[in-house]
Amino acid sequence: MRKIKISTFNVNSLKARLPIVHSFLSGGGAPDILCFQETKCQDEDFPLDFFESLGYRCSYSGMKSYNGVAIASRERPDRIKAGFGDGSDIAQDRARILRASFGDMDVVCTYVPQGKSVDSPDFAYKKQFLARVRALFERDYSLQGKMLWTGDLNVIPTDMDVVHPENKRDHVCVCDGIRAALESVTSWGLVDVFRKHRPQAGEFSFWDYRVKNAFARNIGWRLDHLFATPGLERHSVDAYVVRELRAMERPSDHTAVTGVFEI
DNA sequence: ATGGTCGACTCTCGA
Repeated sequence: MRKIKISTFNVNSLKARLPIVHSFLSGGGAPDILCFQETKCQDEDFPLDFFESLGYRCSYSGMKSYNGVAIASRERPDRIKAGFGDGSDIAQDRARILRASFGDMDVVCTYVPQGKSVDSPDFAYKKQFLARVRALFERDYSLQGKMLWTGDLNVIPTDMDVVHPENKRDHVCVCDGIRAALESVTSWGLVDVFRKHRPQAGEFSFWDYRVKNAFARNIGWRLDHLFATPGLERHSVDAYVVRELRAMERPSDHTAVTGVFEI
């Protein structure tokens, strides 16, 4: 039996957040696997040496200015794939989904499109993206196996997951349509392992820069998730929000969320 | 409590 920590962190520019990532990966709570979203970093500029000096491997798939995903890990992954590989990948898909295999465990890191507004083409892309995630799971994974779907999913699963949901019924991360789209993925049989361990209200992973003192007042959103297959969920022993990263200098608007597994 | 900031990049867009 060994303890494995897996974290997800929307960094909102990896380069701007190197001091925070350094602190996270060199500290006591350092994860074994760290999934990044919004690296905003082209592959040719990726700071691979930074991770290697901290004892981590890193795989990445980015683009200029927007999006970008990466997976840092103490162990070398057996396989890495960017995009869905479903025959309809466009450039930004490859900067939004990155999958890694470590032995019999699989990690799927996604930066789900935000969607802009419910009447935007971006929102249609968001719903289609989630439908493709479901199809991918059915195609490449099994509920008996150990698979973690993590990342910035840009969906508030329930009214507990945001402050004043009643004011946000038309929001692209809150509306019934997007909750149904998330549910159509998780209904495959996935378990929210964060909620399994943290059932209480007030647990968030994002605080808007534009809301005055949002973090101090805990006016937040739970957008960053850990969904596990039953085959992995039975090994999950803890999950928590890493609030320290949001309290540092020049923080991302998100912070990391960590799941702990005994395998 | 998405007007109000932040980051990337040419100054405006995306979140």
